[in-house]
Amino acid sequence: MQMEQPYGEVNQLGGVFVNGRPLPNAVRIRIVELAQLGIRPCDISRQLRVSHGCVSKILARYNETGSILPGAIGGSKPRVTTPNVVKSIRDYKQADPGIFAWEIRDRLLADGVCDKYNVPSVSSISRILRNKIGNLSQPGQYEGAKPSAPQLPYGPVYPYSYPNAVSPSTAKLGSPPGVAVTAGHVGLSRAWPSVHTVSNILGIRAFMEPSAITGPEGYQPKMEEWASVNRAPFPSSHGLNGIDKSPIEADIKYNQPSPNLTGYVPACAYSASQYGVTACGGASGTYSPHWQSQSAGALSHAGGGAMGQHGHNLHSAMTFKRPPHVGNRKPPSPLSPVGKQQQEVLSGAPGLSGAPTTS
DNA sequence: CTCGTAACGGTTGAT
DNA sequence: GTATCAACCGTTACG
Repeated sequence: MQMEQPYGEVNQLGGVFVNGRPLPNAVRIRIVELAQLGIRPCDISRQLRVSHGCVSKILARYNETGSILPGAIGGSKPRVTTPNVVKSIRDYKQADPGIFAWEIRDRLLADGVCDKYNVPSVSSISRILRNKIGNLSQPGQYEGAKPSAPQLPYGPVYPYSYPNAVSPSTAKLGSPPGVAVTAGHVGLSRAWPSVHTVSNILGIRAFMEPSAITGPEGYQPKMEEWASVNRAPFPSSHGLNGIDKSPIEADIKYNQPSPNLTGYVPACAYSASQYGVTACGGASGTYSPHWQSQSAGALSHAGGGAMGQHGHNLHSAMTFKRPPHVGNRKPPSPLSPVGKQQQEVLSGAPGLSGAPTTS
């Protein structure tokens, strides 16, 4: 726990990662972006130095849910036996003391108290009957138990209300973009410049974060939270994919045109820088103490600061972590049309490509 | 060579 | 305040 989660480890591809923790949001976004550009997962894996297993997983999830964000880590399950559910069970039991647990279960579904995703198991209902409703006469004192998530439909609907989320969140995560991207419509945008394209977001991020980031106290909302937050919208309300993606896709597409690509390059650059930093960091020591914030930091230099002073620093970082050894990273697929294209894309990112090729 | 997936060791957060 | 537990993480290795 004291895990300052310092440096993280290096995977077989030379990428830096923190075991047990999600990849930086920026990287996740990049994975999706690159995939959208038609770059193959294996190439994305190599370029970003993220295991193909991870790329596969992230893309699969994205295709499935439209979200690029990691799932909520830790904590207990939403807990289906909410006060409301317990109350209903009690009512059913009262109305019909001889009712079976499975019947209660059916009724919960029929009455819309629960849906198939959060309906308690028969055994749970039995337990509730036993433990909490042993004596019907006793009104449940159980009401107010769970303030949050009273009976969330799918779990995703977390009532989270970030108080001052805005600055902190943005600052801390450095990854909110993902949120914005995927769940722009949610409400999160509260502080967010609204949906905006990925690139924009990234760009924005670059600008915003620095300040925000620097400021934040230390605690971070954590990506997972965000995830949950933005996740909410997907499943239920709007069409997942359609809507979710649209923001992103649209953006990407928008960028797709070569020219645009360059435009969105900054994002790449920064993310790259982030990586570079982490990677190179080893040497420099800059590392990424907390990749999240760090990344933000990096990014801040890159984007926000226009890298002024840090420029050089960045450059060094930019080396894109091309490992010393690795002679020539497979000149990007010799031919695969895609390869070429992708290469451009990648290389498009200033900084990024530069280094690699050299080495 | 690619890519999906299980195993693995890890972190997190609610209970 | 500490332990458990169950969720997720990314990497690795296998197929």
